[in-house]
Amino acid sequence: MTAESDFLEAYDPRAFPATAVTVDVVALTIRDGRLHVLLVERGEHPYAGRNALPGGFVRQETLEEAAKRELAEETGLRPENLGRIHLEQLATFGDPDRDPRMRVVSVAYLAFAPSLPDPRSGGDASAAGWFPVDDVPELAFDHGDILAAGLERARSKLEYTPLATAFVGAEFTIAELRAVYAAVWDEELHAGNFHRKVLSVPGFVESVGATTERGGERGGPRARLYRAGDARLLHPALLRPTREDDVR
Amino acid sequence: MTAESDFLEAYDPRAFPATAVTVDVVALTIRDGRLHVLLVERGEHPYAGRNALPGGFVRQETLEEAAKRELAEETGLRPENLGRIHLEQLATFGDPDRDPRMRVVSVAYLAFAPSLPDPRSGGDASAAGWFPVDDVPELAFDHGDILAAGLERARSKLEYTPLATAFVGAEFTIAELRAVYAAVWDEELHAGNFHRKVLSVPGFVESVGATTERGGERGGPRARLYRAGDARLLHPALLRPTREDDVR
DNA sequence: CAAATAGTGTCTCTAAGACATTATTAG
DNA sequence: CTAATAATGTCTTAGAGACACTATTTG
Repeated sequence: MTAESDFLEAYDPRAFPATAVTVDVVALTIRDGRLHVLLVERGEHPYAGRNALPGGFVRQETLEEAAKRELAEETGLRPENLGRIHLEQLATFGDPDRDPRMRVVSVAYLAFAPSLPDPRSGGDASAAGWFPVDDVPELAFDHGDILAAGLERARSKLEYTPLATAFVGAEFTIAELRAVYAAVWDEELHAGNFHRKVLSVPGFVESVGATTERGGERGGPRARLYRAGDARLLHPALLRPTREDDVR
Repeated sequence: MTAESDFLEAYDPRAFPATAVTVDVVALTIRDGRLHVLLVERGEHPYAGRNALPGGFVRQETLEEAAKRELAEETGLRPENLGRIHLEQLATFGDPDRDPRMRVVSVAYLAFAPSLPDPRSGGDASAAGWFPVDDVPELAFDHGDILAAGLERARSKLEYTPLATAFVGAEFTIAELRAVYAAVWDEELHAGNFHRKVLSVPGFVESVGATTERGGERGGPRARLYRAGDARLLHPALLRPTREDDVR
């Protein structure tokens, strides 16, 4: 069977049952040194009362525009203020029975955001909130699988891209960047080695030429400020400490 | 708008135009030392006569099953013989105007296969064939973008996974493995260093304990035979020679 | 003052890559 | 025999990580 004949069959609405296409967003941020994910509470069946990833039906728009729109609606941000948020396609989930009502194919997106206010304040997100990723309740549909895929992607992306900078403000200290890695990888990192390594990767960060106004809360010198550099990939990469078990 | 209300709107067939979901497969193999991709020729409009990636409508099956089915139909292989072929989801392409007839969201898959016979012999693939990836005609729809994404994924995956073994037979020599890397990366690799490196990565390959029957066609000793090891990730990775331009 | 932290220095070990060398085969 | 190639050895350099140390700041 060729792609062409398949398309022709698709023109007959009875040839195949209706398929819905949705986007779901795994939006990650860091609060109080812990990695959090944005969840909404479902009001209606199925899975009424369960938490779920924000998402919805795709309209006359690109898939990425749909993801941006859903993210803006749930965070209360205006779409034009999503500029500093990193958004990338994650994977597509389409098992025939993942939604009990009908065939729903969901294109999942992954977002990295700097610390954002609680979403309850604005918009129609009646019951949305940030949850620590290691303390997430059971999710609706296969959203647990989608979240797991998003977390693995995020952990991996910090290794070879400068996307850790998407979790902090426009100007940041090396220690703040280290806290991002520590939260996403759930690993403590050696401060001195991390510092030297970040500065040695071309284009990862560039100096602002200023320091923080004050030292640390419990003492210590003022830290130099940096902004994101122009590298899109890290060479050499910042590899996470390898657990040999992960390899096999 | 919540996911729930979106779903309810989806129940009204006039609320949104119909959306078709297809799979397209970027199937790669190596023939005569060059990387090839499987293409079919379209018989009907639009893009009649153009080459395209094999693909088709998703039925009552998982997305991966749909990709396997399409791949089996076009290669002439029985689905149960697809065992040694690596198949993974690549990305989803859903721009509203990517198909002029209707909204079509396509989930692309990436396949790595050992050298296969020409597909013309069996099945209904009237005009399917393997094309060198650096000499591909203009493709239908956005299949050129999909192919580019597949090639980039393939090049990257050879670095940190043992998937190069999916391109060769069950037993292979280090030189055959090196030819895979050379074809996919389009780079000549130093034979001696490559040899030592492959053997030094735990679980990449394991010795069969035998050698080839004959030496090379133009002389040289018999080569030891290996099979794929049990590693799922390569530590350390085999990084491709970095072009600094790729980084920015 | 003590405690904490930014940033740097030093050392060891692993790995990448350039290159040489030996052994084995085809023709 | 010569040419080709599998497999190994050697050397240099880059980078990861353990650890020590200095300087600066808070309270």
